[in-house]
Amino acid sequence: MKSKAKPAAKTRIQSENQDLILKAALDVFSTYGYRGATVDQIASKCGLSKPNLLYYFRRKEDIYTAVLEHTLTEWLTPLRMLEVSNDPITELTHYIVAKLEMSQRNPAASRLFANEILHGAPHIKKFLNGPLKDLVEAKAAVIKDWITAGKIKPVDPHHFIFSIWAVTQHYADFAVQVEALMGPKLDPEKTQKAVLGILLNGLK
Amino acid sequence: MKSKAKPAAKTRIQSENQDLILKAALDVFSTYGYRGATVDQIASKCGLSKPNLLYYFRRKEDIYTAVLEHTLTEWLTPLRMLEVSNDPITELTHYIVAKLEMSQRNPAASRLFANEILHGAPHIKKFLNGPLKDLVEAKAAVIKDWITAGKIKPVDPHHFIFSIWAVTQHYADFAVQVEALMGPKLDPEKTQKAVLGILLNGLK
DNA sequence: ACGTGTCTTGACCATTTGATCAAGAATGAA
DNA sequence: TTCATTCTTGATCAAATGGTCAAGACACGT
Repeated sequence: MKSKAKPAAKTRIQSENQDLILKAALDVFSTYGYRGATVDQIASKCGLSKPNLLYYFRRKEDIYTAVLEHTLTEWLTPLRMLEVSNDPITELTHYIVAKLEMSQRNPAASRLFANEILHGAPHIKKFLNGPLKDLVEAKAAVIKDWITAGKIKPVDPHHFIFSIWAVTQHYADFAVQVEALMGPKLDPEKTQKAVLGILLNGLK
Repeated sequence: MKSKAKPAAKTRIQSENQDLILKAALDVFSTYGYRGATVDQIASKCGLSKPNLLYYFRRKEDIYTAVLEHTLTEWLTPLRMLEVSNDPITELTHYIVAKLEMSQRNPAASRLFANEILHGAPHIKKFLNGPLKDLVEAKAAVIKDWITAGKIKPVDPHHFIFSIWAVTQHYADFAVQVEALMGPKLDPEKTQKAVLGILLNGLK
């Protein structure tokens, strides 16, 4: 008998399959929502049988929270990179571009969060009130510093951050609508330039 | 036998109950999404039995599309009011304020649409490609006129409209997040002032 | 009060779906 | 190879849920 007590070390097969599952689950949950997604869908999407999937995650909700947490870190990365600097516009431009590119590269993640928050954020309330709030406060302080230093025109830092989120995520969350109204032509570079102008021109 | 052939005139009880149902359904669908909502929930929320509710709307989907269409008109009203005028900033201010107030007064409607579009807009594709597209084109033309007349600085009209939608609806769709980060204090007037500044200062 | 058509509901059905389990197959360290 | 552990799955269950139906309650014009 192995004396593996606590850590429950991962087998090769374990990590491979959990990875498969999380990828498929992100797809399915982001498309159909938590209630709309079925374990069968996820299972067949990653080529596992349903009981096998439930061998790795005992409950549907476990899969969901795993996907959610797995994506949270990545989600915050761009905001973390916002630092005090001599050129706020450059700094904010980087942030907005990063956010926008993330929305375009991984819209499923954006929709997963949108859906979660839209329905009251039952699984990530703690995240919102804890880590996210701390991070936002820190970054709001950075923006406030820029304002008091006279480097940008006055804005409410919190509402400005919300606006950046709203606009950038809009292109992932409402992609269907954007495509319906702009046609599939939608040039990412044009979008980027337009969004940067709209959000930043008021600060100059 | 009454010779009522086509119009299927509405009884008093009919219109009363349909109204009850639509109100309750908006609440339930916007909170839990289409798949997450149950007919039982809607029925008990408006004090009707499930079979009775299904007497007025034979399928769950019928209730959903009814609520959706019932809200579409109201949803477009603010955008329709955007007219050419000598003072674009005033005009846009009115629009943004109207949008923002609608988000605050009827967040359920906003969330209903957000959820529908988030999941691919299966029920309102025609609306997006038809009436909405026409309206957006018309209003984009208005904004373009302002620009060529030199009354506001250049912006991509479509992306600007998207940004207005994104930011204003954010306060309804992501209310949980906003509250978590700002506390329940959130002053609507401050929000309004901040949003107006962020969206319009760049045009002046 | 009468009677027709409208409204309401308890009981019931079929399907979907999350979850379980026992038994068998594959894996990998010795 | 051996064999304990890990992995896989067909069969199955219980609960939730959309929807039906026949029978009865009610509304309302006459």
